[in-house]
Amino acid sequence: MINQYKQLCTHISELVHIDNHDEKCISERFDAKELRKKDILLGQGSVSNHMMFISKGCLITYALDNGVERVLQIGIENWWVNDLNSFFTQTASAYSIKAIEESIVFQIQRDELELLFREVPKMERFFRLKIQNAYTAQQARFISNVTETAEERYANFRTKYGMLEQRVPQYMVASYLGITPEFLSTIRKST
Amino acid sequence: MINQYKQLCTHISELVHIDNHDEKCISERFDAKELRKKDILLGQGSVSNHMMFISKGCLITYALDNGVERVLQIGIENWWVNDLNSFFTQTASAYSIKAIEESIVFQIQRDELELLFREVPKMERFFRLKIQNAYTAQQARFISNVTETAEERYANFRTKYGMLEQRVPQYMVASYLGITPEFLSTIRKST
DNA sequence: CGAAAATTTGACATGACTCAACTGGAGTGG
DNA sequence: CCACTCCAGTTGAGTCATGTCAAATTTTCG
Repeated sequence: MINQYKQLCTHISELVHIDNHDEKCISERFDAKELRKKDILLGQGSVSNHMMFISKGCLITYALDNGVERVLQIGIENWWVNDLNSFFTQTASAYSIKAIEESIVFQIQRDELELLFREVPKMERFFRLKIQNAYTAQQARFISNVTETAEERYANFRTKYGMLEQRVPQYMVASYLGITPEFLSTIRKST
Repeated sequence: MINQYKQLCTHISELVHIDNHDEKCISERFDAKELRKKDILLGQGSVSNHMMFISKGCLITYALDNGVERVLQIGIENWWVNDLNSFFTQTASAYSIKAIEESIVFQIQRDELELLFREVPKMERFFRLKIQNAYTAQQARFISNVTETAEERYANFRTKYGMLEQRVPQYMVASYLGITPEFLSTIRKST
């Protein structure tokens, strides 16, 4: 039987070296889950019990604020998604995560992850690096939101994530950029 | 001789359990540095070589954007400061870090930190947790910047970091909140 | 005390939002 | 396969939050 988690192992090996034994340990502890469009992977208010890796498809992380979706992250293949705070402190999630395409995610449960950390200590490092990168990216995004105008941010988004524009409805991109869909529309026209 | 790094060890022990031997390893690898007001600990464009812990005083992390300081973080006793991206990838720092009071920081060099990770693997976990918390805090701050008005953000800042207002000039608080000093001034008046 | 830095004030400008109406697909069911 | 609905996107008018600039005032500190 072939290992459907090869993709995950390849992804991990981009940051830390892992051998066959490690790959086996990793593959054993994850399981796959299929999602249809609009399926909710994690609901705001519930507790996150899994670390989730997108094998295929597209998911968004958002907070509901007075009925308005505030998109925090747009994730595609080879991205991790989660509310880390909820996951690690076992508190109510501040965000929801939902599929906007048919998707497949690989997920690992909390205690399984702890076991994996013992078996393959490099995984601890792997996640530190991942989180670190996410953190610095988030910092950069924060600064750019203060520093740049919406038009500039949209231009940057296109150069960086242009391929996403076909997959994600425009109003979600607007929300991701922190502006209203109407305003994104006028920006697009004027360009 | 007493151990001046006791404060640091106590801080670490809030997240991971460490024994006497661990404390000794930690204390040996850090060293202390005194800073006067306005001293630059890390300059934008240079490479960060240390992980830095504030033992005493107050430092700000900021990016220079067209001559304007954009304050990303305000740190006091028991906070860590750094440009993580610069530190871990050995690239030019996007931020500067400077003391705005007489301060003392405990710092550890990159390779010393790697050695410490080997000696005391829990430190890897400690930093993962730290970075994780910083990341989720940054996410929350991002959302609040999009969701809330400047007045609300200022009110939140006061309840959360009220004690900082005596130590930090108002224009830095304004920058931290992502607004102009003039506007913060009018907010303060109207409240 | 005096100079430089921080804060306040006010007039004016503008980026971005709100609301409401309109357009144009993409299903869906009869 | 048409009619209908629904949702995404567009457009425009009016408004508001926040920025800009410049001057006046207060505070800090050598």
